Amino acid sequence: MQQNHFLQRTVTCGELTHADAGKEVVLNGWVHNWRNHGGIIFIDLRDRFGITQIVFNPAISQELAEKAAGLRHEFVVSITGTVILRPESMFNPKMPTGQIEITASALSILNSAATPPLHINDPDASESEELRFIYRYLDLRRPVLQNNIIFRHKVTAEVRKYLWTNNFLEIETPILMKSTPEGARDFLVPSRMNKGRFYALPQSPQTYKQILMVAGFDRYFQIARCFRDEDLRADRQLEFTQIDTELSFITEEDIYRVFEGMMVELFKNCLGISLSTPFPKMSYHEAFHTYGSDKPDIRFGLTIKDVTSVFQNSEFKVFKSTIEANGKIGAIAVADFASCTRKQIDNFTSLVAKSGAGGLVWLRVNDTGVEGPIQKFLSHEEIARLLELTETKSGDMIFMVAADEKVCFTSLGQLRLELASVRNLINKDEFKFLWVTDFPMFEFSEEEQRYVSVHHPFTSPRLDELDLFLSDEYFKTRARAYDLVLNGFELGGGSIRIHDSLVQKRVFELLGISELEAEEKFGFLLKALSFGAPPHGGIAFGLDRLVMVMLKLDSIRDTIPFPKTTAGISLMDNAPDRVARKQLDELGIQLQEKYNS
RNA sequence: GGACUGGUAGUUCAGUUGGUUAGAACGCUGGCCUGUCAAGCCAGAGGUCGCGAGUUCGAGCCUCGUCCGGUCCGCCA
Repeated sequence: MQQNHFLQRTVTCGELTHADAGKEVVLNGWVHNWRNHGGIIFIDLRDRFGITQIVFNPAISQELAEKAAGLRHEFVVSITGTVILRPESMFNPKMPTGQIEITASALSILNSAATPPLHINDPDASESEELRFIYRYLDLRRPVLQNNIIFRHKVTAEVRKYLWTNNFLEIETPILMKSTPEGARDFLVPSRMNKGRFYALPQSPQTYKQILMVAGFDRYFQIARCFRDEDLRADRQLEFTQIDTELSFITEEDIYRVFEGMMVELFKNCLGISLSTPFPKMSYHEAFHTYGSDKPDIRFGLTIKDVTSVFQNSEFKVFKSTIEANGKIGAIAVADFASCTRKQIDNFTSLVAKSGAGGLVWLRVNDTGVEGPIQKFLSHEEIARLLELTETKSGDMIFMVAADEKVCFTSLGQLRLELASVRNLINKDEFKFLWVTDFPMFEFSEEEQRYVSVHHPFTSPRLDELDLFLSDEYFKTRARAYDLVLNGFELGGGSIRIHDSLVQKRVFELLGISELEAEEKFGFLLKALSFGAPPHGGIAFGLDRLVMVMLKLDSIRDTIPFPKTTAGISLMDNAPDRVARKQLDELGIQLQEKYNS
């Protein structure tokens, strides 16, 4: 039976130092580890604040030592004792509290614990994520994971502090909202009172925050939960948290300044790192053609060179047919990598194949020119120009992909990341921010056979391209959109919005959304924009991902207390789950036969 | 929807060419041990080899299916 009354702690397990020697204290916590020497017994007592060593000495109390001998991992105890300065030879330099220990005078066991299925006290333990999810409450006891969650709290607190002091109002928006076309698949919530109708969970509070600007709140932010019913990844969960913002009477420059300032504060106060501003900017076009990505990692070089022009009259069939089909040939040069093995090349080849490339051409640079399987198809002039464009020297390695433009650069972009990791070119202690700007407004969707928004349909076209926007070549228009990229991760993105209902209508029209549908789905926004909407824009940052990058973690699951598996399942509580027939009846919902078992 | 990868003791893993009783470490239980901090020493318990078929005299190992974890592609305005 549990005890109703216990001695409450006077101090935590992380705060005692040599200055506290001699004090009488009470500590509450978990048995992190125990060491029984037959006589003397040591207990490492843990709470969120740290670990303190407790000593039970039979010379002081035989009875107490016998009781302590029964303590096991993860028992919950209350311990009374005296803070003792350890002799210097017994200091533990690995522990912040390693100069002191507690000589116990009383012990009360508040709760026992079953043998834990995880090695909570082993920082190097590597239980499967499956097991860690099932016993998430135990996993979360680990100092490492606990620090991630505490760090996330700090980031959130610093974000609030910064935005509050910069005139932002923290405002909540609905979780139950209207389903809108465009973008990710919505999570739907059936309405009992309005059978046959559904709410959607927000993919982002986009329309609400714009309407808050129309309403005159000027600057808004929200630590907002967002939901997207799409497949998961190491850096994507079904629900995630955005630092969502919107500002009135601003331009891109204000966004850059305000949020560079936010990052400076976050990195200073959470990591003790000072960032220098302004962050560099790069157009989407440059990012794509030199890094093969819209979120380039600029901590290292290995840039992609467009070498199509070199092979304009090539005898090599693959290059010739690619150029005839209006494709591109891109190259990456790797310094001093002529030692590259056949096996590595095979790996690189299958890597670019994943992005759709038909093959990977490679050439070793030597004193007389190049060597490789396709060298015999290349003229002296082509080789000379290639070496010049790629700025290579003897001992270097050149990789090339010939394909349509998108495949060519994206596959080389993937290869670039792999090469950086193989060649160990990434300084993991570096944080390199980058604004990517000048995204196109539209891109053609093969699947839907129409143009779709690159960012979202509320993004303003560039003012200097309004003529283009209104012309037949509207699809070439660039958007007033921007992404903040850090070390190859998209931390956030946003845009200056359309605040003119006529421009907004034109976008819907170009996206193939009929006037009727636009009215039905977005009529409320169009109407709002017609009542004197201020120029406005905003940006949203992925909090989970930000924390992940700041802590150099491999997955956002380690920044989230209760994440879901790649199948979208919460293993601890088994959500989603079947529901009672009665619940479905109340909603007017019937399952398809095959899902009834 | 697809590709790859993993699933063996409570946990992390090993398990040869298909062959006797499936091993190790940590944890757990018991014993010894008065200064450890990954304590040490001795002993013991602990297995539906994810699940289901199949091949075979014989399957942890081979084949097929299936479930689960993970990585990636598609998807993610």
